[in-house]
Amino acid sequence: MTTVATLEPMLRKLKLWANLDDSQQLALVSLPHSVVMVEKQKTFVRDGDPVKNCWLVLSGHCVRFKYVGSGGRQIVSIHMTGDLVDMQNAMLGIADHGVSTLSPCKMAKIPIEPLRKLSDSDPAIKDALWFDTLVDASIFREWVANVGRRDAATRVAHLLCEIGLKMDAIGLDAQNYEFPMTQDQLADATGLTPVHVNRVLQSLAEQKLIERITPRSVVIGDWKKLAAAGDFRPDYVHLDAMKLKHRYN
Amino acid sequence: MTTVATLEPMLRKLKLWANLDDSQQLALVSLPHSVVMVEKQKTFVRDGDPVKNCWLVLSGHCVRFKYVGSGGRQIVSIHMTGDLVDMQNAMLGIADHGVSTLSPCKMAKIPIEPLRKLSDSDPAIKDALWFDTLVDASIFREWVANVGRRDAATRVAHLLCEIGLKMDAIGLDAQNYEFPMTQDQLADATGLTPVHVNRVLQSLAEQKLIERITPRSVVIGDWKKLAAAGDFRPDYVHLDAMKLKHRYN
DNA sequence: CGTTTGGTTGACGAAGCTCAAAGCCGGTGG
DNA sequence: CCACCGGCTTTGAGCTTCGTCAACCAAACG
Repeated sequence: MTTVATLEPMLRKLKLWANLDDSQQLALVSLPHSVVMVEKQKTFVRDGDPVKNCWLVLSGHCVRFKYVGSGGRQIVSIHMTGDLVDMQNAMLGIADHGVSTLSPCKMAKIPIEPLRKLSDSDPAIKDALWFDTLVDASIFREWVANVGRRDAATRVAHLLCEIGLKMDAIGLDAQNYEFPMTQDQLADATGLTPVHVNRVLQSLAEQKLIERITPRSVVIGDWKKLAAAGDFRPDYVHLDAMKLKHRYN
Repeated sequence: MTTVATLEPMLRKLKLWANLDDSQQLALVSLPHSVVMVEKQKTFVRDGDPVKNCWLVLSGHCVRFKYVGSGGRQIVSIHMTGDLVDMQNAMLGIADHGVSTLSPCKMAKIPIEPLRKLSDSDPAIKDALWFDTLVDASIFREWVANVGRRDAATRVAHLLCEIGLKMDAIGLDAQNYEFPMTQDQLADATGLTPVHVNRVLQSLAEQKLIERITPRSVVIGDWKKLAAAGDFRPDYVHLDAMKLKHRYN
């Protein structure tokens, strides 16, 4: 292969979860695909759409969400470099939720059929993909608990921790990051209103758990304290990022 | 086989989702297992436990749940006959949530290793199991939206619809059922307090959406109205129970 | 029968929502 | 280079939904 392995970011998590040898890794990154730039705040998969592709985030941040009857929007997960979004939709054949970008995103669009064939032909690859969806499910469970049983401040702190952990896992600076979400979006992810999110962020800053140089930047002052305030225990993310654990425990 | 196929209830959903021929079905119901009676309100899998078994509900109702730091409990899913609970825990190797019975349950305890081997040896079986976990994930997403973005009455109505649909799918009378949950448990599933659940149930009864002959029995007066009140669209359960759809659409 | 478990009620309080206005900042076009 | 515009954030006042606390009740159970 002379081409750069565009799909390489996909391997990071899959390798964590299954033993993939070189040829298996090569098969994965050699999947047919096209690269698409998607502008910020753009919905590119809609609830009800038939699904023919699986999307891999190459850069930027995107979210999955559902609308409820009253018009409210609930973000159900947040994704960044290396995440396969929409494999769930893809395997089920029809989208039961939407996918939007937060920031401008570079996405790889992988047709589902070759992916399916590859996973059918190689049990280890199928295991890796299955595992990926299992971890997604684990994160959903935590989110149900987060929006169902934690108060506003804890909820927001928990989300900040999860985002920080994921950013760290892909090598971004988790201590001092330009925050990818507006307060509107934070509200949709936590089941709160934007106004209340605003007040919660101020309160977290007053407690020195985060610093806010600009409205959108988040500097995590003290990981342990923020994790404690957010009732955050990182196990459910199943990253086994040992180097991170000391921050929380 | 002279023995009764104890594990048969497992096949109902798996057959919906993958083409399993007779030999594959036989292989599944022939998995080694033991049958265990579990008394009501008993936690038999705990967060943090190493997982060596996968549990199949043969009769009764059980739930998966998580505790949060403040002591609150959040139920994240409800299960009944034919549901494989804990396969997610099992595949990930360590429980990230607990499992409890609501009513007295007859459970089949299936050691994970033979199940893993079977699914490794037969791609169609692995697909069926994968699909089962994908549908679980779809239901989790809906729950995130439910507790995050719906008001108390809508939330409770939505849950009643989901339970009714699932009961119907296994051949129980969904119109008139002895309700499997206490108001405490309903509260833990909807992210509300038991007191408020009580008032919501009364209000639903006043609106003639449900009838309450005894505190625990629920008669659904008008499916379409309850589904409308609960913002319930059954697609996310992925049962393809066509015969049920007319009730909601 | 007492005891337990779950359901019901009322009074009160608080977390979070609504609505509306104003401020801030970066981008754009004159 | 400046004025304007749109998207996002911030603030305040008032209000609603839901939670808390505490008592009482009813059926089930041993």
